[in-house]
Amino acid sequence: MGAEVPRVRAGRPDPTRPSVLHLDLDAFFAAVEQRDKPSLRGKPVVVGGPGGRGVVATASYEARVFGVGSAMPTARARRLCPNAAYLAGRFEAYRAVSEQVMGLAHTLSPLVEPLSLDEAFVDLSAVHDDLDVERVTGIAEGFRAEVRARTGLTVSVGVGASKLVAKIASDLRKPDALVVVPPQEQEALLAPMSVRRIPGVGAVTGDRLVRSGLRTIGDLAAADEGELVRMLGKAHGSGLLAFARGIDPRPVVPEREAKSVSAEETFSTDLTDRADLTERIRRMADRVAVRLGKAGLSGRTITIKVRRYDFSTLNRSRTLPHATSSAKEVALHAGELLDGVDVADGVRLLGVGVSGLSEYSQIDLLAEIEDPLPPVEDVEEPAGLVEGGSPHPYGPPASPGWRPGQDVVHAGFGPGWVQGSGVGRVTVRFEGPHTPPGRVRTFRDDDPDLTACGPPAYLPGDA
DNA sequence: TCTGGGGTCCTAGGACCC
DNA sequence: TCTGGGGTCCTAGGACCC
Repeated sequence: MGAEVPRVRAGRPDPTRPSVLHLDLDAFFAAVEQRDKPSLRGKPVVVGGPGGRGVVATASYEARVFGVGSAMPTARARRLCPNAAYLAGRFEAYRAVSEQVMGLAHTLSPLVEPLSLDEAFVDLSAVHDDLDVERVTGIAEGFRAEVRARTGLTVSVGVGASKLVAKIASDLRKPDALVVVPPQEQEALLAPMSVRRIPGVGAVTGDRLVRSGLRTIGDLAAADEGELVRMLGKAHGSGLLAFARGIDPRPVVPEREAKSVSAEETFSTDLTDRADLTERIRRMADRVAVRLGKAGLSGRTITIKVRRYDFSTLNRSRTLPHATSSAKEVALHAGELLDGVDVADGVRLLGVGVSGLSEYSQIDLLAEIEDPLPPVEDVEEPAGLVEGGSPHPYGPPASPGWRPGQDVVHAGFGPGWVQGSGVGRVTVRFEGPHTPPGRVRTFRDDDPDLTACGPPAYLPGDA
């Protein structure tokens, strides 16, 4: 713990030194669940949308054996692995662990660029100028041990001379692995790999390349630039060629500014009622406005997204002469945009977004003063919008609404988590990160002794 | 098998201006 | 009277990422 202030040198990585580190927490959401729920350790766990239209966010390695993977419809996962625990996800808990890990990354270097809750790049050259494979291996192993000790989770790490190589490397021997790629071995490592390993080459681009006879990164490196640009466009074509040749000058950039804020929802069944859709738009506009407000941002462009019954998706947008973060104003424009869309055949998903962001403007502050009250529409909850006779037309009911995996506490039995619910009952397993696997008990789903709570504390050194 | 929710970046065409 | 090129802004769509 030296007292010297580290010298920060942001910029393009030195292609001759392994100075870029990519960290990737293993099966992150599922791993946090197994950590906090002892009865699930060593068992298949699937985190994702549990409903009929949900998809898998993360599957534990035990579930992957059955063929369950990310982005797969949950319905299919259930067929492949009926005995897995299917959990809705606890983002509050994931966010807390993520912040902890990003904090540990900051002890390596101030140049940390998070990509998501479970991934980040770190530029080590900001604090070390004599990096070689040996030194960087020590640094990375120290970091991995620290993450495990403090959070109980394993993290895979890749190190290379660029973001591209670091990212590919971290994926190579997952889980719980460190892969350091010496710059002079980089070309030989990349050449035989599938083009699909390159971040940015997805299903469509991958197929296009393979159909042109470009199967490996080596094939791509030898390709003609003009041909690639014709096939994939200017930016993508020349960018991929550079990547394939090991050229990636992208710097590690901490603190990137948000470009848009949005909310969207897929309905459990398609909606056709315009008044109903307008009400949903209003609620999503509220959520977006709250998040804009918290971030001190406002934006000029309002966008709606409509996914139809057949999964075709369209966007409609409108740019205002001024920036706004007012829920009312966002809802107004979003509603007018929706008026121009045919919804008769059924809407599967609806979304509202704001882009063209800037720091909170004076106009918004004035608007806030003139109109400080929450939307008046709350007063006139129209009875005519109730669908299917449900008393809760606009979302899950407030009181039962137990979600699988949710943290709860019972007045008599203490802390636990919801294992399942339905037909007026809720099943709770009473255990926590530092207890042995716990017992299950069933309650009425409106039992006043049972309340939702925040994630359990994880105490380092106890695992 | 039937496809979430939150984003980023790129492309292309048309309007408009100089 | 008819032809131009460049730049910027806006809208729409699409690929991709975790």
